[in-house]
Amino acid sequence: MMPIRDIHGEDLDVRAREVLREIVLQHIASGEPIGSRMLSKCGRFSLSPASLRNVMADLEDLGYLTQPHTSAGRVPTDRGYRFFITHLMKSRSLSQREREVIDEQVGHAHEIDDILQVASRALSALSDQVGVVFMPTLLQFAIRSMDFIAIGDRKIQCVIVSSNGVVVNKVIETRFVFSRDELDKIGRYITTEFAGLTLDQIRRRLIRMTEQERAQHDEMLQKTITLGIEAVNDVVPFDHELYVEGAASILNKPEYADAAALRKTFLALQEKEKLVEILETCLSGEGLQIVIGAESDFTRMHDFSIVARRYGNQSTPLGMVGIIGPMRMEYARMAPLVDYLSRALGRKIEEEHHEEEHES
Amino acid sequence: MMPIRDIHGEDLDVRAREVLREIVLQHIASGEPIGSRMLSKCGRFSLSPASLRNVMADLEDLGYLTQPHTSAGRVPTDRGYRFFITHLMKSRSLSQREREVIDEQVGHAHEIDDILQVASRALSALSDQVGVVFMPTLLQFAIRSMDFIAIGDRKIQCVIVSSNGVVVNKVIETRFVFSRDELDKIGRYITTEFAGLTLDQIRRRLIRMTEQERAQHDEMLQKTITLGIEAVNDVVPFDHELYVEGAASILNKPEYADAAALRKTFLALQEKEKLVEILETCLSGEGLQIVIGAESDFTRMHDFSIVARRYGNQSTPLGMVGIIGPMRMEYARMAPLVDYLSRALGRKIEEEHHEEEHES
DNA sequence: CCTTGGCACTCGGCAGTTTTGAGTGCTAAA
DNA sequence: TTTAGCACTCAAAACTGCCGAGTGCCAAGG
Repeated sequence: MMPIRDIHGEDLDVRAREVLREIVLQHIASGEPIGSRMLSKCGRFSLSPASLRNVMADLEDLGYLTQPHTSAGRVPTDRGYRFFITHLMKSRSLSQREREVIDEQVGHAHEIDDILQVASRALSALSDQVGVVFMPTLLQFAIRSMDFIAIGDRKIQCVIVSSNGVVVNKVIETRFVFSRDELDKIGRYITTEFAGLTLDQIRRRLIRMTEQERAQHDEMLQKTITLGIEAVNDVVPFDHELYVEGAASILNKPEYADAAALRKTFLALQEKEKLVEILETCLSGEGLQIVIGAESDFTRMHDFSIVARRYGNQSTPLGMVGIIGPMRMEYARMAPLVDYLSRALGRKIEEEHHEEEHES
Repeated sequence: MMPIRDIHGEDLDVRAREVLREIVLQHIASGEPIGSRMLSKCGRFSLSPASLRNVMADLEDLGYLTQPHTSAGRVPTDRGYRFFITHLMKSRSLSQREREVIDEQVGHAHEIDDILQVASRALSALSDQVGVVFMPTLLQFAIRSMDFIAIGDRKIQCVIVSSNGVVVNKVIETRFVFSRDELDKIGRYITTEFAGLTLDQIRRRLIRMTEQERAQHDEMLQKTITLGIEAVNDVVPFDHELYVEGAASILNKPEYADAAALRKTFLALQEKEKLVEILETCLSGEGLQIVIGAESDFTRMHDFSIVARRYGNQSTPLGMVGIIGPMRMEYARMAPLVDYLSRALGRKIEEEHHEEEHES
């Protein structure tokens, strides 16, 4: 046999590839470890169990397979899955029904919150995994309007609408008391003056204006600046809203049969910050992102995999949509699912956005 | 032995009471069925197992105890718990630490959403059960202000502030396009005209005004009415916000060791409508409400118990706060916990509310 | 040189049996 | 009225043997 190097895992024997492929597929389907005998009997190879054992032993040496205990079959490692996904997998295309469900569900919603919520639900339902949809910080988007409403004497709710239609409500407490007229004026001023800029740009301008104001001693201007800065600050932690749907679905999975593993996984899902973190790292990547088990700290901790994709167009990435599930999942089905949904989502949001633009 | 009648469960033998009490306590502590031998050995009775057996047999006949299977010890029935709670339980007063946690947590939050969220978290953490905080519909409360903000061309966000400081944001779609000036005017009009009324009253007035408008053909008035009605309609389903926290805690409980029971319970918690329903029935009651297992349909379904209490003062009940847990829970600790938290919550909200009133 | 059959060995899971222990009810004696 | 004793029940734990799937290694065969 040709020596097997493992630089980039690129050059496995053709036969070894086929074997690995088959093992992964069978293991995904059954959840059980796969043995040589079973593999031989499945008919795709005209090899005896003994020969397959040799191949499997090699694959194990290379770290693509492992056995849970001696005298059990082999299961893929995360490395095995990774190789499978990048080189061996043929994505199943979506069924008519799946496409319909997505289109219909997403089509019915209009508010952006609803859209994302519905999307995560649909994703969860179709994948029978945990569906996640994530909208990243507003910081990078242009602002269309800002308004201020008194909801208490020193409490003001600021409503920020971004150019992509996202609405953020933020409550701020102020030192001054603002009258309704003042708030209205300030809102108009900021909106007309700063529409089209990002929050960050707005903040910088406001800060620059501070000096200007000192010279003029314009009380109104001062109030505007204070309020504006207050409103623009710290929008970050609030609005990376994360929609997690279908957590109960993991209760079905055989790999979470015992309560301990289940508990661990559940707690992991509670840690939204962590989820956001890992999704954010995916956000930078183009196209479909798959993170398997030990490939990242968080997923290793909990034996997860994540299949995710950015949605929104290149110029304005809007967020991430993805699936969280056990390492053993039907990647061939999940991949096109996430892919399709992310595109549908991007299209939908753009559409809604456009509609508005048009009508005005 | 004196004959034991069971009218209102009021007249059990003193000894029988003591035995029941001990059984409930021990069972709560251990989760295991309690046998005569164990009971005799615990030292609180100078009776032999045989005598205790007699007492226990009686208690079983009366429906306070039951045995999971012959030759196991006895377990309290829901009726047994009920008797325990109403007649036998000595509430443990809260520890210093518990009080501190509650005060501090609740003290730090200011927005009403935060307060409720934090409260349910604290409750869950301290009780190690599922903590629930529920804010009922706004319908019954007076409105302080209503404002309208354009967030799209035919999308308007309506911000309703009630007199108790609750803020509701509602997005409505309209047939007309409203200008900023119009929205501002309408907001002012409605606020000045209708402040102090409940949503229901406002709706009725608006409807009455429809006729008036017909006569006058005042376009502005017409717009105001349409928008107003739209805003006031269907606030109901949105804002009985329910904060459920600590669902993961049930994963620890031995009674949910097997995955099936666990799954059932989890799904039950998903059914927020049902939860709301049962909490609403508790809402009518004064003081601490405890619902045990079979005492209501929903709890029977899932072998829950609920310990809940209304918060807010008599004149303006604000909502419910409570704990959901297995029938076997430390009622003696949960009761004062819920009690204290509900009071803290009521006080806090009133305070925040007052503060505002004061400053104006 | 690769493939294959054979062989010895390992180990988890299953079924059946036994043992143990906690608990009960009943009865008769104190 | 209490208690000790006895016979009985039953679930859970422990022990048993056994089967089967799987492995590694070796030596024979194409």
